[in-house]
Amino acid sequence: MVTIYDVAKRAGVSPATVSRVFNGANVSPERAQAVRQAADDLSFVPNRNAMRLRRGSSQIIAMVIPGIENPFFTVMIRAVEELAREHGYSVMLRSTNENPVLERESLRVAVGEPVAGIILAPTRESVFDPAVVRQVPVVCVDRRSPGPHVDSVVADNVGGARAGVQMLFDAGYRRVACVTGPQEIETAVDRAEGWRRATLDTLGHGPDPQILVETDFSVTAAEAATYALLDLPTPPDAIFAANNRIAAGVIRGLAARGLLPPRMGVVAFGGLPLVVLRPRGIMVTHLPAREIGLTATRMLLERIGGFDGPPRDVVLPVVLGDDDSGLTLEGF
Amino acid sequence: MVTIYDVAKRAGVSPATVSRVFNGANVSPERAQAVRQAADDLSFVPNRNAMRLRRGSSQIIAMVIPGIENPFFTVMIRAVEELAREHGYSVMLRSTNENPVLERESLRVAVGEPVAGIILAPTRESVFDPAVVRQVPVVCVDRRSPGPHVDSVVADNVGGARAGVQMLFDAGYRRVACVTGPQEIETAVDRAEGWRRATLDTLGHGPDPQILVETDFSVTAAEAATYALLDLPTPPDAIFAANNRIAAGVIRGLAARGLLPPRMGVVAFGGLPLVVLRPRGIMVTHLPAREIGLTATRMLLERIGGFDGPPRDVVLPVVLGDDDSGLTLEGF
DNA sequence: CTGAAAGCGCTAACAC
DNA sequence: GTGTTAGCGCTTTCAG
Repeated sequence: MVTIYDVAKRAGVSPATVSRVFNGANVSPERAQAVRQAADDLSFVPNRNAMRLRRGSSQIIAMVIPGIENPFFTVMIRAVEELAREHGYSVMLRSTNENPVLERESLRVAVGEPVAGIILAPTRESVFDPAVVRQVPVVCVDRRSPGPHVDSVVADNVGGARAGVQMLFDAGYRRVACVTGPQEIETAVDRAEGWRRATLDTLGHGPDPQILVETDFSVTAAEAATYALLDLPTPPDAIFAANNRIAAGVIRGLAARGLLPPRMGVVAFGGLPLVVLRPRGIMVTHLPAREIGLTATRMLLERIGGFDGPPRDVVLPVVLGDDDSGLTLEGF
Repeated sequence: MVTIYDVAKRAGVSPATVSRVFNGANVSPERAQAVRQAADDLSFVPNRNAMRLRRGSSQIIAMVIPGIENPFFTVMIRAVEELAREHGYSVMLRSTNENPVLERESLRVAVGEPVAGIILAPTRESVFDPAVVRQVPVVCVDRRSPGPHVDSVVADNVGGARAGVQMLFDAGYRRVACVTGPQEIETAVDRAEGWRRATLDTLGHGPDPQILVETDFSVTAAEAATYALLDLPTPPDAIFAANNRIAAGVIRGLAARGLLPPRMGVVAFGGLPLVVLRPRGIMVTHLPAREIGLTATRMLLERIGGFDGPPRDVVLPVVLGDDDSGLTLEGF
């Protein structure tokens, strides 16, 4: 490993001078040149661990999220990465797989890094230990913190779902089913709540409990749920799919039965995953993934910068549409 | 920041003992307990920078790849992450966007980290500077290194493409077009070469140059290319799509013209991206993304472990199929 | 403008 | 088993 001492020796200067050259401090041109030359000759690259240890700050933001497979997070990661980079920060990713144990471990690792801040999509039971909250600023995304009260940035799940379901009613459908996720996940509950309200608004009474199905947010479970709904004595005439995986499953199920829109209405909450052949007529509400990432990063940078106000809850609007507008193709 | 000194003081032991407790060395049970208690009280988390600086090793593997949006890389990342974790390594991701400048920067950052090793999907012009190769083991994935000769793990692009195109001929199609990527990208060229060979094998003469189209590996360009092919005086009766994005574009184009399989044959090289409604009859060759990741990680770990043999080139077979077999739904 | 020197928090000899 | 001590490579006072 080449160190500043090696470079200093070769350039005939002191280590401090080498450090200064690499940190933009004032050094006479000739010496600076000599240092650069020596550094190149030796292929010197500054050791960031030593730098960070000495400086006590890491310029790293940890992102702890369920997984990178979900395009929603993929887009969010990109946004965070770009904005963070502009401010001189790198992003370190850790997947939790929705597993609180992995989450806990990842948070500890992040604190020990030590990272400058953490962006976290908390799992349902996430009780992040004091070591985390006490030492590093945290901003929650997508879901609010079930534990300590910290900054959070979430989509307007209730409002977005309500508006999405309303689109179906407005299009003339009368019996709108809801396929959502597990009850322990905030977003799943909120979206179902939006569905309930839209139904109440339009029909004057709450929805038939039979046409609410909770799944595990997986494609296959949603497909099965769709068949179950269609096999009901009084099947629905439209389905509200509470996230992108569910939408995929629902559409598969409907396609298998030859009941694609407009025969059945479909609203996909959060946009469809990359779709090669999207059947026409599927309505979509777009989750502001990028905005969530940008906002969270901004808030985190404020905290890192010393802002010390009370926790803030930001709720970002969901955009309605009947078309992907290339959104899900983003970056692909 | 809580340090081992704070913990040591509170537990009434020396810093070394604290360190030992956290590193599994032999410490008497009572003392160990006292240390743990003190650490908990203070929310102590070991500072990894100090640890790494002292130990001189980072237990981090850098993955420098075009982007995480492509499911091919997503799957690969997962594989690398899992195997690396088993061996006590973390993975640090950097996207290059196929941009050599970003790549160069990412590699320098990685070297300066310093990471234990690098897994790199090199961009076409990647000339990684001496600072990298000289100091850290590198394994290239997906594409061979255009610069220094290092270990590489790639898919059998020529062979896979050839076999894929052969499936089309075997199914009775006679005029198989090829939509591939830019000429500067090794995989694009190799896959076109496979197409050429299969054509030669079957027809006894090389393919009509008119039905070879180079795109920029984007969905929209591929869709446009498809229209252009269909508008030819003698349009093709089948299309070989050289990667997943291209396949998406081709299928979109064919769907718009009502020419989906079996009216037109289609082979998608590398599997389709998550498809909600995949038209039946599309043939697929599966890129061994997971295998590439695992193999590369294994090879890298060997190098990290001190293996010093000459660079190895591993070529992994491509699997044929007419069905996604859930592969593209992996983890989603 | 430049050099000497003191650590950042941790681990690993080395003594006891 | 345990404490003492000397750095890992870097930045940053503090003198000069």
